[in-house]
Amino acid sequence: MPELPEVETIRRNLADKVTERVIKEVDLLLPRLIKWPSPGEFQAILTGKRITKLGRRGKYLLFYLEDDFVLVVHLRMTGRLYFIQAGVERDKYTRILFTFDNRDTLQYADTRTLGTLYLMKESELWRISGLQHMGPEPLTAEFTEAYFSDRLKKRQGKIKPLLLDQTLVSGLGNIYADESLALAGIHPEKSAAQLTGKECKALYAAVNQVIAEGIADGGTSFRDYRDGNGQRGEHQKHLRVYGRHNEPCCVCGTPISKIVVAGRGTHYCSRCQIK
DNA sequence: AGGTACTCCTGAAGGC
DNA sequence: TGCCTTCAGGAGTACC
Repeated sequence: MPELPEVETIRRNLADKVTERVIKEVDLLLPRLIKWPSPGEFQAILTGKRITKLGRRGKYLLFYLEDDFVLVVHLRMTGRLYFIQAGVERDKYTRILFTFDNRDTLQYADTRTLGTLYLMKESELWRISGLQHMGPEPLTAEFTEAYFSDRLKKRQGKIKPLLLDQTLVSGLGNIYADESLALAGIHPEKSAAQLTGKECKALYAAVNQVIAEGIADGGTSFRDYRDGNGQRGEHQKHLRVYGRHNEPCCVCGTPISKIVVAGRGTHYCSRCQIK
């Protein structure tokens, strides 16, 4: 599942290939993925537009266009974005196809079709509530230890689902949430309010570290994720707990446990991560 | 308001 | 082998 490191890897792959390119044609093979505006308007506005910049906010990719428009893409579970040169066959699951002036294409592929695309003026991005209410990003000046600890202190619920709450900190999904808790040595079901100052500090550092490691490795290809060139990431080789059910903990050798927390598969070491 | 449950979706995997 | 059920999970929504 694409989380911040995967989306950032895709952004870096695609940036040089798509900036300054003009979209000549838009094929909507599955129009219902377009959430705003209508599919017809989406197609009409995009056609002939030049891409000026490729940005990212949390797990959203932002294609800035001329005339102050922005094409927003959220990959959700199985979305993929590929740049494919003219003449090369497209992905079996391509749902939206953007063709550039020399027939090169940008393809939005998605097996489970849960992804979402939007097109609007930059001044109207507030319409996307996920963007509007998004919390600070790891590895930025806005994401401070004081902010993080303050927010955690006020919450009674389990820490794991809080790490998935994009209004608290943006970009973490199930993989990096489990990895952050493992690195910090915190049980996923521990109440956030009961974390000690030392634990808050360790978790803050861990969130930044696992996100930085994920980006450095070009993302985690656990199942569906591929980068903008269709390549797998490397970070699945360095995971501490995610997807390692029954395999030995890399610190103490205890078999990794898998439980369900707030409806999400959750991996942790029962010896290193105490409640 | 914070917390929980349900919904969307389809291929892979597991049970019998 | 084949049919059926379950699972994967981001995020919007409904509801208490």
